Amino acid sequence: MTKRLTPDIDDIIKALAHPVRREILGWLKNPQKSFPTQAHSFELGVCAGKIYEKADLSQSTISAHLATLQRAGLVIPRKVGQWIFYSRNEALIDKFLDRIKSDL
Amino acid sequence: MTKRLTPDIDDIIKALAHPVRREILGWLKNPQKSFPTQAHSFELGVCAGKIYEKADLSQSTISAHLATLQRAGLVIPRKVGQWIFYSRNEALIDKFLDRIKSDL
DNA sequence: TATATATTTCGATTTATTGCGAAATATATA
DNA sequence: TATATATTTCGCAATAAATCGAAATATATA
Repeated sequence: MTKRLTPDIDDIIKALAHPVRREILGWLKNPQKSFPTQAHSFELGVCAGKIYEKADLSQSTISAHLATLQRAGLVIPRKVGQWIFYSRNEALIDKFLDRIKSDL
Repeated sequence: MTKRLTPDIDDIIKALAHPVRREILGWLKNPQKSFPTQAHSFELGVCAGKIYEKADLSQSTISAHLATLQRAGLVIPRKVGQWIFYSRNEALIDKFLDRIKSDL
């Protein structure tokens, strides 16, 4: 049985087809290293503000990229108070890697 | 040492970020099954004409998709007389899969 | 309640991608 | 050489994606 992907592979590949979005995913692999100035715990991920501080793009542009990653299922948002923390969806990423390896 | 990719991963992912191009790569996995009407041997691959016969898009559109796949290095064109045969570049595809698995 | 902080949404502009038909190129054959 | 076949390139229109600043929303705190 082939692993189902929800959302589908097309959304995922399209989301990955932009260097900034891949870079964000890379940062989220190692939050404490990539975001040494975040005051919050890294339990829930990294908050959007820290991500756009680090990226050389406007707040609204990064917000749109994060929304694309989220729609693809690649990141998981968790809202705590006024912050939204983002973390990688490792389960989906693993499924995607298995899937592309057998499909491509 | 990380495997180098020429051309780079950005070109490859962008090329994969279109369903028609992924479909073509899929067809090329199994040429004799996907293109039962090709008169030529499959040694060198599948000729462009057979590909756009199978796809529901114009000749020039498929030509552009094949050019994108070729720029990304995912397919190898071989010209024989008036035909151009396309086959998968398995070596690059394997390198790409290794690379995305360790990078993503 | 007013103000500050965090983030998204909106509206507009720019740039990139997709797609088509027609013309051009290259090769083969009558 | 003329004609047929295979494929690409060109020019253009349509759609999608990226980007920004400003406005809106949501939460927290004085």
